[in-house]
Amino acid sequence: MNIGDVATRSGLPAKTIRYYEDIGLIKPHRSANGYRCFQEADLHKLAFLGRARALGFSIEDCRMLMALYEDESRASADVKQLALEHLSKIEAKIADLQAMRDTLTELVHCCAGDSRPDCPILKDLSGALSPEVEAKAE
Amino acid sequence: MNIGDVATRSGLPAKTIRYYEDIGLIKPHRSANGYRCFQEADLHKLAFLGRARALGFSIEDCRMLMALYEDESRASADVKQLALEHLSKIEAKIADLQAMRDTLTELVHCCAGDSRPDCPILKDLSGALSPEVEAKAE
DNA sequence: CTTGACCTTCCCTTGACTGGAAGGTCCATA
DNA sequence: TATGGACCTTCCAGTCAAGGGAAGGTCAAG
Repeated sequence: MNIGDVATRSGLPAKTIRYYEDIGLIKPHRSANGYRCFQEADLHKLAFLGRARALGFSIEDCRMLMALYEDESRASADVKQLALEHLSKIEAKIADLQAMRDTLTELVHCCAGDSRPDCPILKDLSGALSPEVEAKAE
Repeated sequence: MNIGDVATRSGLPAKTIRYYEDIGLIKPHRSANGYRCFQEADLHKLAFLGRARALGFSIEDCRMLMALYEDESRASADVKQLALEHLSKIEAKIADLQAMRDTLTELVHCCAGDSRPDCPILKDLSGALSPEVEAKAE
């Protein structure tokens, strides 16, 4: 298979596949004309990577997950630990975003959104303590 | 004030403050020795930027928010629209992260995490349909 | 007079790609 | 056989919002 075929079948852009080769995640063979030449196993790896990335794992996590996947004497505990660490990062991000969302929602709620310049959003950003937002924060 | 003082007082690293000057968000004066020389107004701007960034606004959003803040004939509707667009991006991110979290939580739950190689997390990444995760997805 | 804390600019690195230029290859059609 | 278009290749630059560190200038205390 050429890169276009694996791109279609894996759902990953050709650019991304080349990048993954660049950083050593996959090692496709080359045809006589210099084109990359992918086996089914390469496609399988790419699909694996695509799913891991879609779950938010970093490239380095993916590298370790692939290594574990290919290590038949692995301990599932190692995989689970990777996943748990990743999970806690995700939960921290969610909490951060939710805090932003809550503050923003409240500020937006307080803003008239009309043609007048007076704006509690800007007032808050400029350092003024907004009574409504403060109250909600308690 | 020198950059160290505003860094301390604004809570932003000196590197970040120089960067903000670089991209035109602030324009501190210079002393005879070439040192940046910050007024209270610069400090106020930096604090504004710090708070806007903490709410997740992009640098370009911050630039617009600052412009609106300094425009006494602004319409609060413009500020509100910026905030609402940002809010919807945040909500989309939260939803993405929650979906990842839910899948990961389920996978982690299914994994024994012991010394054996068998692992539902890797099984899922490799493309197998996991009955438990599939069931939860319904 | 020296030490150490501060300041300056400059360039490189991050993560995970994406875009684009310049050029080679392959295949079908005229 | 020519040619056009769809592929493929490598390489370089850019994204976002800084952070790291080198090389060198400045300032104040002891």
